[in-house]
Amino acid sequence: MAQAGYSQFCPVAMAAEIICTRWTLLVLRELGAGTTRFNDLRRGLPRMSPALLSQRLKELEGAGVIRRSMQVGGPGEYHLTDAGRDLIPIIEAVGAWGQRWVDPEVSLQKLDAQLLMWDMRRNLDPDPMPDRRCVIQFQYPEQPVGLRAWWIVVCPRDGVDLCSADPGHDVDLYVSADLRTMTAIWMGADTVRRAQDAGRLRLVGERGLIDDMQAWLGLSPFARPQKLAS
Amino acid sequence: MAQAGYSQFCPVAMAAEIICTRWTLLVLRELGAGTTRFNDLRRGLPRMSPALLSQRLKELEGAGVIRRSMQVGGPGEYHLTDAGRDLIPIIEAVGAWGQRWVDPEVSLQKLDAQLLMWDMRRNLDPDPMPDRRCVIQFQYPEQPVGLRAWWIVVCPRDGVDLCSADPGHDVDLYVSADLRTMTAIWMGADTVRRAQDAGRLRLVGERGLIDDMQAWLGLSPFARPQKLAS
DNA sequence: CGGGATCCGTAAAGATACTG
DNA sequence: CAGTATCTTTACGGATCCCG
Repeated sequence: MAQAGYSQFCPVAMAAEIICTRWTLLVLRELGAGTTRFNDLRRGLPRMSPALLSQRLKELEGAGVIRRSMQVGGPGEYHLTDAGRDLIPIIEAVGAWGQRWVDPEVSLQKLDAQLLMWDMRRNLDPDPMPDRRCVIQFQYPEQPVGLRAWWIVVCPRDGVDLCSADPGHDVDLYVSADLRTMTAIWMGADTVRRAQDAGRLRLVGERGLIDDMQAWLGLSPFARPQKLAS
Repeated sequence: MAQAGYSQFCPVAMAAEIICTRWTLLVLRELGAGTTRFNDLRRGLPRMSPALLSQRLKELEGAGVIRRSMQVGGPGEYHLTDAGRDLIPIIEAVGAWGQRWVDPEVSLQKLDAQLLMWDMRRNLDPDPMPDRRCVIQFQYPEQPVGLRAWWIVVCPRDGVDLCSADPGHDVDLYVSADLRTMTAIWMGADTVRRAQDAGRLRLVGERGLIDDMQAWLGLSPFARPQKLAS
C-alpha cells in the first residue's frame, strides 16, 4: 500500500499487483458478467465508493485489462480486453473455491436485498415464462421500507426490468420470503420446492409461474460450475 | 478497509475477502512451494513486515486455509489444509496470466538479488550435476557489496545451500552477469546459451557444469505451465 | 440522470526497533 | 528463531458536490 507493489519479479506478484487490490476482483466479476456502464457497475458494487471505482477502472485500463470506449455523444463503456477475458476463468475458479470452502452460514450473514435483486434480474431466464409481459413482485417483510418490495417486469422484447417502486402493472405472481431464504435459494443452498414446503417461501399467483419458478429464476452463476455471461 | 469485507454474499466476494488482501497470495505461493517456517517465509517475502506476515498467517488459519503445528520442543510450522491446497491451481493460473500478459520489461524492473538467489536455491535440480559436492559462485558486479556475491553449495546428501558469505570451499564454477540478465534467464525470457553468446553471461569453471547449467538451474516454476513443489 | 471529483476521518500497511 | 511494539505513511469509506 505504502509502496506501489511487491517489488518481486515473480509473475504471481506482478499479477497480484493488478488484480488483488481491494474491490478489483469484484469489478472484474461485474465486467465479466457483461456490465459495461459506470452506474451499472455501481449497482453491483453498492459499498464501493464511486471515487475508488473510478480509480480502479483507470488502473485496470492502464494495465491493459479493460478498454474504455468513449462515444462522442453517448455514455462511456468499459469492456474487457483479451487480457481481461483471460481472467474470467480465474474469477470463476475463485468463486468455485468460495462456494466450496466458505461456510454458507458466513456468507448468508451478508444479506443485501438490492444486490440480490440486481443479480437475479441479470440472470433471470425468460424462456420458461409465458410469452407475454409478466410482473412478479418480491416481498421481504422483515426488511426496512425502501428494500421491502421489488417488481420484476419481464417483457418478451424489452427484456427484464427491476423496479423498487410499483410500476403500476397487474402482478402475476407474489413472492414472499425473508431475505435469507431468498438468498439461500439463489445460492443453491435451498430450493424453491423445499422452502415452499417448509413455509419459508410463499408464492401466490399464476400456477404456471409458480411451477416453473426454479427454472426461470435460475441460480447465481457461482452456485454451480457454469460460465459467466458472454 | 474501513469495514471488514465487501458485504456481499457472492462466493467471489467471500473468497476475495480471504485471499485478495495485500501479500496474501504471495504468502500462499510460498506455502504452496513447500516453505513452512516463519523466517523462511520472510526470506521469500523480503518487503513484507513481520507484523503483517504474522497477522496474515493468523487470518489464514482462522479461514481454515492453513494449519499451524506447534511441536513442543520444536519450531512452529505452517501447512496448507485441504482448502489451502485447493488454492494452488488458482495461484498457478494467476502466475500463468502474469507470465502471459505482464510486459517482461515491467517485471524486469523489479530486480532483487536475494529473492532471485533464494528462489533459484529452492528449484535447483542436483540431478544433472556431478555426484559430489559442487560449489557455484554467482557474481553481480553492479550490485552493492552485500548483494554482489553468492555461493550455492550442492551436496549429494545435504541438499542445496545458499550463502551470501564465502563458505570457504573451492569454487567449481563462477557465474557472472548483471542481475537483470540472470533474472531474465530464470524467468525464461532469456537462455544460458543466448546470454553467454551475447556476452551478458560469463561462465568460468568446470566444463561439465557449464554445459549442463540450463538443466540444473531450471526455471522459475511460473516460467512455464508446471506444478508448484509437492 | 450518468459519470465522476473533492474532502476528511478512519483503518490498514510500511519501517524499524525490540523481546522471549 | 519467531514473532511484538511502535510510529509514520498511505489507502479506503462515506458524504457531498459538480458538470454536461
